[in-house]
Amino acid sequence: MSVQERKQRERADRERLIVATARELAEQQGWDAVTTRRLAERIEYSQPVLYSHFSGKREIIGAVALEGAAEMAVALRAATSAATGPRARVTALARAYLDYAERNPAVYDAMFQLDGGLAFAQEETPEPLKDAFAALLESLAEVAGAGVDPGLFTETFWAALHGLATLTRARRLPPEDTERRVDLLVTRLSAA
Amino acid sequence: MSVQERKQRERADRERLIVATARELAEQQGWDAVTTRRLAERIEYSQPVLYSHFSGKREIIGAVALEGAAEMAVALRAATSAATGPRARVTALARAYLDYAERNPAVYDAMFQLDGGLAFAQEETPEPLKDAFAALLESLAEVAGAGVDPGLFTETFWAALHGLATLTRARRLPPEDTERRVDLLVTRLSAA
DNA sequence: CTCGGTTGTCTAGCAGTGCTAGAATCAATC
DNA sequence: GATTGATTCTAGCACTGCTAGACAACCGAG
Repeated sequence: MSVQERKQRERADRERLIVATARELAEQQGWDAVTTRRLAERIEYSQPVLYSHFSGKREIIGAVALEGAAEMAVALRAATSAATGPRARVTALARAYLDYAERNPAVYDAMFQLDGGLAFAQEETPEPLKDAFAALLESLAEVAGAGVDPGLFTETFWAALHGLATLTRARRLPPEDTERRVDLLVTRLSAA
Repeated sequence: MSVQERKQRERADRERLIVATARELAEQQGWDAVTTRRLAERIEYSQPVLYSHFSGKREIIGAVALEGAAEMAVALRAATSAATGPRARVTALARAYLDYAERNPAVYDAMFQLDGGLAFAQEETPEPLKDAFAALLESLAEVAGAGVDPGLFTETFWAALHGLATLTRARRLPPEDTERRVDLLVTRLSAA
């Protein structure tokens, strides 16, 4: 038994190595540079090994996305718990969100830009994704305002943040005024 | 002279054909399906012909993006001019924007999602892009509110719309409640 | 301690991609 | 009608994601 256990452990280790390496490579040189060959070389195995863990490149992106979602949920909750008052919490939330997107562009792309084969806003949505959304909702529900569904409000607020994050990073928006845009967004969208 | 003129005209025609075909193919089967080989086959020339018009695939995407920007500007102005009152104009603007994105997903991607090698929010930004932004600003400036820079307000509003458009299309947001999200956005972000 | 069989890994290859050098062909001019 | 110059094509490069089948390493039984 212990032999099989060791093998399973080693396999799990290697799977983590693949995901971590893919993420690292993507952050360093962009997702285009994450080819199965390069990835295989970095983990010091041949390409087919990747396919014994994941069905394809898409699934590797999905794995990075899930890791990122869990991380982001932690970052968001850390930021909001340090703030007092609904309004301050929302500001902290927005900043933390954009901060995470800026610091981890490749992971952010894996989550929301690329196709990682993950289901969103559905029954079969993976737990980390649901939880990241929940982290947003916890603070945003406080400022949704009367008569506005908190879920709907969260979706809308999130979309606005997502737009800022992607347009800024794609150089569609000048990065200097990000702070002021966030303030405007928080001020206007918050009800109370 | 007339011979050269005819040749120039034919060349320009062919260039338009390339852009139109790329766009059509992208809308039908997605940008992944727009390969230089398939594109060449559809215009009934060999691949190298594409490179005598454009420096590469990126520039073809850029050409589609410019075409789309001009179209979108027209669509936005048409929608706003039919509405009376600042608030109604902004609502019409938002709906027209999302409508264009939904009806022309591939063109929308070329503009804001893919790399078309275009400069944004800069001096050397192509005219159609500046004009599309201007079309947004014209209506949004009316509801920016006192003490808020209309340009900054437009950027923020645009980002929110962009977030809704992309997240909805990428199935990150359920499409049913789009209308309600737009209403929420317009109601809260508009000042007056 | 050796052997058979399973498990795991690798080599080699497929069909596709964007892009290009150089051959071939076409057409306008003399 | 021949020549010359522009235009277009054929063929190929280095790369992509992915996979079949050969090969090697290892475990458990005798």
